[in-house]
Amino acid sequence: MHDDEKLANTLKVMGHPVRLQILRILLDGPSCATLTNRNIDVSQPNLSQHLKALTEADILDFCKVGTKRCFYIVRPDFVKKMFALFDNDGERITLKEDDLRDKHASE
Amino acid sequence: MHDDEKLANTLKVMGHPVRLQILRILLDGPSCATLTNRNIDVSQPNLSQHLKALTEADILDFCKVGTKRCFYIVRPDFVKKMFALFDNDGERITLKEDDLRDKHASE
DNA sequence: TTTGAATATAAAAATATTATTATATAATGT
DNA sequence: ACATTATATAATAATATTTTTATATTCAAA
Repeated sequence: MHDDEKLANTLKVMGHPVRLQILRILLDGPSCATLTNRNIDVSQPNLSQHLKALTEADILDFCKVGTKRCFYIVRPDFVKKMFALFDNDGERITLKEDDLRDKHASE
Repeated sequence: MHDDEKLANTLKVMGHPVRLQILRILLDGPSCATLTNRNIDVSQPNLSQHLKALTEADILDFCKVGTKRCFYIVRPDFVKKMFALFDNDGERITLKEDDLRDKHASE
């Protein structure tokens, strides 16, 4: 059984340039919000909202360290592989009408 | 150099339950819109719009066969691996304050 | 050359996401 | 207690996505 709702949500939440940037930063290891914010050009509240979205989607988690919140990727392997998948996204197919003649006949 | 804009867009377009369903169907091989529609509970125009979104994001392409349009996944390996990644999404990490003591000291 | 099937497109309505602004909270050091 | 730092939250405004409804296009077959 597939839970495509959840999968769709994960993809949707990852599918935002700022959130990808956050993930790339956190791939180097945990970091607090302020530190992350130094490397990303968004407002503090907006970063906080993106971190919340990623956390609610179960992509990030955090733990409190004094007044800071230290965010980290919950399944780093998963995120790493996701990026890797895009860096090398495989063979490309192009079909023409002729390639489908058999299939067409059967439908 | 990363093109996170494009990556984000691909993820965003894939991140919709109906579009994932379309992809799962097309993983079995090319199919025309009508045929696809029989397995998905959305209106014809809406399906057409989803197919357009996937095509514009360079995830699908199609070729005309008579009055039909036969859609197919442009990089099936990529899509296959994407689903596989979610089916087995790897080790899960949980950090506590103590785990970060060193890191914290250096920041 | 009209009809029907397969599909797209346009416009509108409904809904969701994103960014901004202003304010609040919580922990730490003084 | 008070100020400061790090952060969240709430409310709004701006924008984008999604679905619906109605109509148009295109090709093939009768």
